[in-house]
Amino acid sequence: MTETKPTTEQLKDILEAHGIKPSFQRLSVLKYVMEHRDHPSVDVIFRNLKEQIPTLSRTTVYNTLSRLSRNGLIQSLTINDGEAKFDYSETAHAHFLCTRCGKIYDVFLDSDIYKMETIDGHLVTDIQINFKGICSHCKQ
Amino acid sequence: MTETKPTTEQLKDILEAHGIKPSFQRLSVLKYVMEHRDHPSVDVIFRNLKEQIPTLSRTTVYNTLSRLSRNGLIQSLTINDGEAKFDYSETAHAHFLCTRCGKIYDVFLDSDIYKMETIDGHLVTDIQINFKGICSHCKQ
DNA sequence: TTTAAATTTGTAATCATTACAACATTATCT
DNA sequence: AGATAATGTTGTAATGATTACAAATTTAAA
Repeated sequence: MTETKPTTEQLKDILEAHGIKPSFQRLSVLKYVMEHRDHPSVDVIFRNLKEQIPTLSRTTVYNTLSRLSRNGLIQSLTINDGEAKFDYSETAHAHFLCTRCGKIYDVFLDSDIYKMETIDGHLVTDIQINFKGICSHCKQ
Repeated sequence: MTETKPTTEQLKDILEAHGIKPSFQRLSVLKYVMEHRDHPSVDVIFRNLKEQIPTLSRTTVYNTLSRLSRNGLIQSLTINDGEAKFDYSETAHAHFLCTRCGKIYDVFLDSDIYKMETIDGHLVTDIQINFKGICSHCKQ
C-alpha cells in the first residue's frame, strides 16, 4: 500500500514548509489526502471529514485544496470533465481513466518528460500525463 | 499556419469515414474546428457559427462535438477546470496551459508514450500530455 | 486586553453541461 | 410517390461543480 499515516507533527511541518499556516481544518484535509491515495473528489473529502468535524464547511475544503495545490503540495487532476480529483504523491506518475467505470488508476512509467522545467520557453510548474480507455476489469 | 480550408466534399468524406452522417450542422462544426486550431471552447464555436446559422442550437454543438470526439475525429482537451476545449490535429502533440493568461499552446515532442496501445493491461484510446505554468509572454 | 489580521462558515450566485420532449428532417418500405 | 419509422435538431429546464461574498469566529499583534 502507498498509504501513510502521518502524525500531526509531520502534517504541521509539511504545511509550514510550504508556507501554509497549520489550522485544524487544513491539517485534516491534508491528512485525508495523504491517507487516501485513490484520487478523492472535493465531495468525497468533504463528506468524510464532515463526520469527524461537524462544523466543517464545503467552502473551506475548496479553499484548502486550492491552496495546497497552488503551493505544490498536492496535484489537482484535470483528467475528466466534471469534478476535480486530488492526488498526493512523492513520485511522479501518470494516470489512466476508465471511461466505462470512471476509476482512475496510477500508472508508473519513467519518462524524461517529468524532468522538463521549461518547454518552448515556457516555465513549467505542473506536468500531467493522462491515458483514457477501457480498464482491464471492464474489458471482460 | 496549421489551418486548412477543407471543401464540403472533404468534410463529408471525413464524417462518413468515421460513421457519422454528414448533416449541415455537423459539417459546420467540423469545418470550424478544422479551420481554428486554437482549441476553441463550445461557447466560442457556438457563438461564431450562430452568426452564419441563426437557427443553430447550443445543444447541437454539444451533441456534435461529443460525437466527433467519441468517434476519434477530434480530441476533447481536459487540461483545465471549467470548459472543455477541442482540438483537431493529424499529428500527436502535447499542450501547455498558461495559468496566468489562460492561453493553450501546442507543444511538439516526440515521445514513445503516444504509441502505447495498452498500459498495465488497460486498453488505451486517448493520450494527453499536459504542461502548466507561466508562458514566455507572461514571464516578462 | 484591545485591535487587527487571517480563517472559517453558509448562503447565494454563476457557469458549463445534460436531460428531455417537441419539432423537423431524412431514410425506408410498399 | 406516399406512409411510416428512424434520426437529427432545437429550446427550455434541471443538474452539479465551483466561486463570490459577507458575517462570524479564531488567531496573532500591540
